[in-house]
Amino acid sequence: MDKQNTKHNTEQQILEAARTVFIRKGLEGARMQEIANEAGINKALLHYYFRSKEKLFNHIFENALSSVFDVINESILEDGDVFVFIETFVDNYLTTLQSNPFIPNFIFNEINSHPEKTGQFTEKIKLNVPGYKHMMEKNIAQKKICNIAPEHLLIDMLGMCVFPYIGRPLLEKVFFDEHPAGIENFLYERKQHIISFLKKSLQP
Amino acid sequence: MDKQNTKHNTEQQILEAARTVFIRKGLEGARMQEIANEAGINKALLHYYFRSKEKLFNHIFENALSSVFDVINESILEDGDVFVFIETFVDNYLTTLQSNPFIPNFIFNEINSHPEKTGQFTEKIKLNVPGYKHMMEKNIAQKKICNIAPEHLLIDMLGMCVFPYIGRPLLEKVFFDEHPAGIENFLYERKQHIISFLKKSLQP
DNA sequence: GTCTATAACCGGATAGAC
DNA sequence: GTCTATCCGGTTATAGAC
Repeated sequence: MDKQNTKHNTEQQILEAARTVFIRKGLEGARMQEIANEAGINKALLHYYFRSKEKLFNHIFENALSSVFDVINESILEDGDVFVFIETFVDNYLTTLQSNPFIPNFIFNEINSHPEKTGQFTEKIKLNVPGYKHMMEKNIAQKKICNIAPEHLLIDMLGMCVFPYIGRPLLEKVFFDEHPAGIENFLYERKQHIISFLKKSLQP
Repeated sequence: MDKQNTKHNTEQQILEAARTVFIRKGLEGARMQEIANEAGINKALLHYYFRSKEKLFNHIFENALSSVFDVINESILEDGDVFVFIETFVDNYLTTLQSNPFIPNFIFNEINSHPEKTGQFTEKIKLNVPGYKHMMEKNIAQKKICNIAPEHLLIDMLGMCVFPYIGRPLLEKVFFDEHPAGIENFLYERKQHIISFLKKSLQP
């Protein structure tokens, strides 16, 4: 039991360390040494727990991928109001992004620079499309919102949420170079902005 | 003159090859060998023309960075109509993205995974902020559009344009898995969608 | 399970012939 | 200018002691 606890702890420490390093540097940019340092252990132990760099990476990546879809899926209510969906999603997702600002870039970079590996992760790419479309169709039929392709709305929403985080260094330089604190306020405002922006453009 | 032509040609070939490889794989993911193959030459020649991998990379990166801001800046008309700005920008930028779909991810990944190098490129990060803000303020004062922070609108617009490209593999898998051709149509529709979506949300 | 030491490999960079 | 051959450093991965 001592052994199991130790094992469990070390494994967990490795995963956390790997997470921070991989998410920040990507598969190619990350160094096993850096992960070992971050976890307070040595390189050899990384290989003892996870055979290779790539295997370790896959754990982190799969997990990051699932978590995104979880946030979306949890916000979908098949028979619910679109506005409730938008509010809960934007609220939850932007909160997640505040504490994990680099995950989107991590995911996008990996899927774009190693497209051949996408097939390996298909089972983690699970959006409740029927539920989402059903909700949209119902709201449109009820004239709660205007007629819009569900795909477009989701992409709009995701794009508006994610962009300030993946483009943050540019955003800072362009708009907040002499008020470095300004960006915090901008990001804070964003939640309300996105919600009211979407509401307005969805008017019937 | 023969020599100069040759030189110019080879240099150009290298830059083109480097562009395709770096944009797709990033600084760390790219291999000098792959660039050489792509250019139809050998590794040594790459170093002859550009001392190092990093120097070669910087050429490509600076160029990609400038080109984005050029498209935005060229669309800004200090005394013009916001809707004209939106239409010309979205039209031009989405057209650019069609032929260069990986540039956004390339830029975002680099600025996020090598933040320390951002200072090196500050002079390429040049948005005509005064002109843009002036245009916005004027349009708001004239009640052409509702009161909105200029920063938010720009981010909204960029996010909506860029997201389908950086997230394309996921988008394909989620929505167009059994209609692979569907995504082309979706991307085509997007131009009009974004424009009308923005117009509606900007109503006074 | 955890460590140190080292093997094996890969990739950027250089030397030197042509 | 362009090539082939090679060096050299860094990084993943393994061997083997504890």
